[in-house]
Amino acid sequence: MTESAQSWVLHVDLDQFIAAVEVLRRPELAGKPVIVGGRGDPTERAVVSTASYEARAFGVGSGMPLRIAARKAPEAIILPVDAPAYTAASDEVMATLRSQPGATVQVLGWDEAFVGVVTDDPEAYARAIQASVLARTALHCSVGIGDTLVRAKNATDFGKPQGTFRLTAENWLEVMGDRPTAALWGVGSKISRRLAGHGILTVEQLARADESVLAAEFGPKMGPWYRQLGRGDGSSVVDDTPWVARGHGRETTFQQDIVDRGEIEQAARDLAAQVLADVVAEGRPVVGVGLKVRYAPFLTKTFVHKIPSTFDRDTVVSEILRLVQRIEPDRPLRLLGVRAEMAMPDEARQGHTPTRSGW
DNA sequence: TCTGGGGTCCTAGGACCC
DNA sequence: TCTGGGGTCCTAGGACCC
Repeated sequence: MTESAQSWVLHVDLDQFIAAVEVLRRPELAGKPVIVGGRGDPTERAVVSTASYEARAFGVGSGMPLRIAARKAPEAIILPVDAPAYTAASDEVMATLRSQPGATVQVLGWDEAFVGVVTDDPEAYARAIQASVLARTALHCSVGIGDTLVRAKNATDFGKPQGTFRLTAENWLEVMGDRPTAALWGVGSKISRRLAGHGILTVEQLARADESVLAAEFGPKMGPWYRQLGRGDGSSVVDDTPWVARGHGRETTFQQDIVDRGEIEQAARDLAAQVLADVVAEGRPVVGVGLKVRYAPFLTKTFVHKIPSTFDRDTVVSEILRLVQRIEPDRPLRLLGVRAEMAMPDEARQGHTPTRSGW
């Protein structure tokens, strides 16, 4: 029973990527609960980036405050985040994917990518990817196989760890239909709650929902898009156009909330310097600045404004300091973020850059 | 239990113009 | 004096992802 060659989308996802990279360079950690987050100090304000499977058995997961994670898994080894190490490992994985015969590769993050390919046996192709990645990087990955990007992405969960799973129009509802809407890529806790307000709890209910109801609730673009997600429909095109960043931002959470004006200004200047370093490295002019503040305990405000295109650092810094003036005095500040928007190159403006709405 | 840091995209509403 | 309709740009905020 052979299938004819057709176009497939594969979603490659490294298993416990960050923890796996750490274990590779410290083999004595293999088989132990490992948690990576912040500066590796569980007394600081920080969250878990990745936990090894052994740590997950204690109920530790990504996004959890490090302090809580340490309490749940007292035996766990807690390590600081080492971004350059993960970037280097990621680059090798992506190069391996690009070297697969006939592969088009769209990178989604440090540890995942879409691979587009024409083949009559996508499972065999997926296993070849897994073998190549393992041989070259000693890292394990899972592969979702689909006839659309959304189906491939959702399939990966069923293949974890180290396996493959195929999700197509044929078995989508059978496999996903009874799952909660929040299982979908792009539906989080807030949207799933609003959907529940319309009696839509499962993927199948979303797939069959009234589009006008969704449009009224979420707008003309997002409403129909959510229903399409429920059906697993959408684009099948893996786009390998190089990513062009819209901007760069830096933010810090203060270990103690601060009030002092001078301290706040200094923090803004420090963040601005880092952002400018990123921008200068790209050689693109700044066309807007933004400030994000979080007052204790958790109220977030953002201020943005456009500026005339400029390469001048002093101009950018003074525009950022103007936004700093809008921070309420005497209110404890927990987080400060600075962002610079860059001019987009012409070809990106033409719509070649992959966007979420393009799915 | 107490919530990081890096991003992207969408929507609402106001200002402004014709 | 009171007022339509369409369009664009900008800002603030919300939501999502890894």
